[in-house]
Amino acid sequence: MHGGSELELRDVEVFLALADELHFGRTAERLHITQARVSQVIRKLERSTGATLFERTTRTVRLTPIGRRLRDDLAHARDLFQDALVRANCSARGVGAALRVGVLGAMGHEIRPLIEEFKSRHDGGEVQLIESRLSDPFGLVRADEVDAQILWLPVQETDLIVGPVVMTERRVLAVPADSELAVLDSVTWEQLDDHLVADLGSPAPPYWVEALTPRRTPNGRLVKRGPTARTLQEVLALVADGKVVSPLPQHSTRYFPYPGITYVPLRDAPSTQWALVWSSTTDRSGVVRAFARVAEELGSPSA
Amino acid sequence: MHGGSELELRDVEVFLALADELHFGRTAERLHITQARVSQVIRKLERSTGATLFERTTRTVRLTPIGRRLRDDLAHARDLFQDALVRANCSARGVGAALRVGVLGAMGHEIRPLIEEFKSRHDGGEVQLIESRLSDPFGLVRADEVDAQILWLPVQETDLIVGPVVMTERRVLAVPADSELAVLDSVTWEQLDDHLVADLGSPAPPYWVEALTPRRTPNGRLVKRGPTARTLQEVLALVADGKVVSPLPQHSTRYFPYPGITYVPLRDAPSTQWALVWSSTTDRSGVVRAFARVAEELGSPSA
DNA sequence: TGCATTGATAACTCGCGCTTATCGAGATGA
DNA sequence: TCATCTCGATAAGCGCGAGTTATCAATGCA
Repeated sequence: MHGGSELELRDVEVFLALADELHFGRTAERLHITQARVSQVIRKLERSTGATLFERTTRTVRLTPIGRRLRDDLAHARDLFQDALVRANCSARGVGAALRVGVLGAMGHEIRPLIEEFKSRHDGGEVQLIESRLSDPFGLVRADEVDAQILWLPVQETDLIVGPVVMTERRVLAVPADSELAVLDSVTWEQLDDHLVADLGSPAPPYWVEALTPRRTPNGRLVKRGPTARTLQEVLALVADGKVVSPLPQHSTRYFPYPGITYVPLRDAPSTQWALVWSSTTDRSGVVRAFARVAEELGSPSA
Repeated sequence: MHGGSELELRDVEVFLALADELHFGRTAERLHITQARVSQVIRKLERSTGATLFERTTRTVRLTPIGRRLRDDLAHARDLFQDALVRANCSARGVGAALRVGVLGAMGHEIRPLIEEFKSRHDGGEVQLIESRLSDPFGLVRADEVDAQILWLPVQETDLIVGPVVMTERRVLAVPADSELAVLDSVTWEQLDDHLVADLGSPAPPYWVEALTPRRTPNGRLVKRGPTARTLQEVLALVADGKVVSPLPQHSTRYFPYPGITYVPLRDAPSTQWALVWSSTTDRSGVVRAFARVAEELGSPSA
């Protein structure tokens, strides 16, 4: 017998996240709360069910059979819950209420399976793709001109929520067709020596730009930045014009077979992860999360 | 775009209650919150879905089609949600974890259909009936010796939650077999004149005792109280002994065919409603609410 | 036209959700 | 076996949002 603190959805989210991560610290990080809070919520849940849901030592966290069952049950209930809200939202906004998703370049084509799946699951759900500028990757979400945005990671903005990864792919280097690099089977960062890469201009934050085009080569040599390009088309124009070379996600090769451009695999570049990102203050978090959930279930195809 | 106040289960309960009552004031009363709060929660929900869920004037509240659909969806999700917790609770506590329900007299037999339905819906759910004293109707719940208690209404205790009505029935008057009242087809309160009724003793609160045995007749004459009886058996013994007469719920006639007692229908008594009641600070509100939900769906048979 | 009822809204307050700070238990390695 | 690191539990305190009180405007009814 004690104060009747009711269980809330927020608590369930914590439980489900922990059941997924099996790690208090990472769970906390993922939900943008503290590890202490995760601990408290789980304790509360175990109190109210009367069951031990996780076997935990300081080194391992494991679901008990009851915990596993509860995870399945609650995940299902939670899904229905969100679906109900999404349905209301869709019927309310009608046809003109497409989910507005910001994309860079051709990503809109790449995530077509995701969009199709979302539309088939949520009757009446529409998705509108809006291209955003490389130079201002967070502008559209922040201005509420899109409900969500697909961006390469990392994204470290306190006002943005980073959702599931929707695609993972290797990188290529776009080089002028007449460059000496164009004839190679593959290149390394080191070979960017003496070549300029396009600058994306503000307000794109440096850490984000450098995730695609590092400031230094593995050996520590500075990569020189050249003229500014605000969109992918501008980047491609500069490359075709022989002004710069530019690391790009691999899928670009399929969509932009520019005459003057050759794409060469970047051998030593880690693969690029594209994630769905949205504002923590969005009005339509229900629909956005539903979209995110579909993405999560589909997994992230490696293109 | 605004502060991302997430939707919580508490809010859904308010919505579902309002969808049921279609009246802000009554909804507030039922949930033990203020009418203002109901208004705020509904506004929040309508904001976050973007839909008008209720058509309302100051005189009428009506569900919109979207609201109706949302009610069905959310009610279903909410049920799954609670079921998940109940299941965890049942597996955790195992066989020795019966839901302990306090009853007065033979109510335990009367609600057998309810108990069967509960057991069939919640695998492993057991119900243990515990008889409580008429003289201390709230004692067992407060001492956490039962998880819930079945009592006649009204129950006005700030620390207790009044759940669904499980039965509605007429009243009879138990009279000694040799009383002049025993030969009548029915009696009225007025005819209690010159007869004593049993006193239930403390700590039973007067308002609750008087719901069964009013202090005054409709014409305003005082009903005299006689010797104290703490349990139903004691009441019956006093009646059989010719000491008192006693208004009782009708089902008593089926279970206590005492040789010395005759039951006469009470013509002008309003029917008695039996409701499930539990402590607002119970540890097992999940299971209790699940039981309450089954009761709600079965409705209250008029015996 | 007053009177009663009902839902909406503004302003305030206090409990609880969440934080920061710290601890003890294991694991790892020299 | 001692120093160090990681990880989860816990205590104490803070701040915001859930819920309150007070009041208003609209509507129905005599």
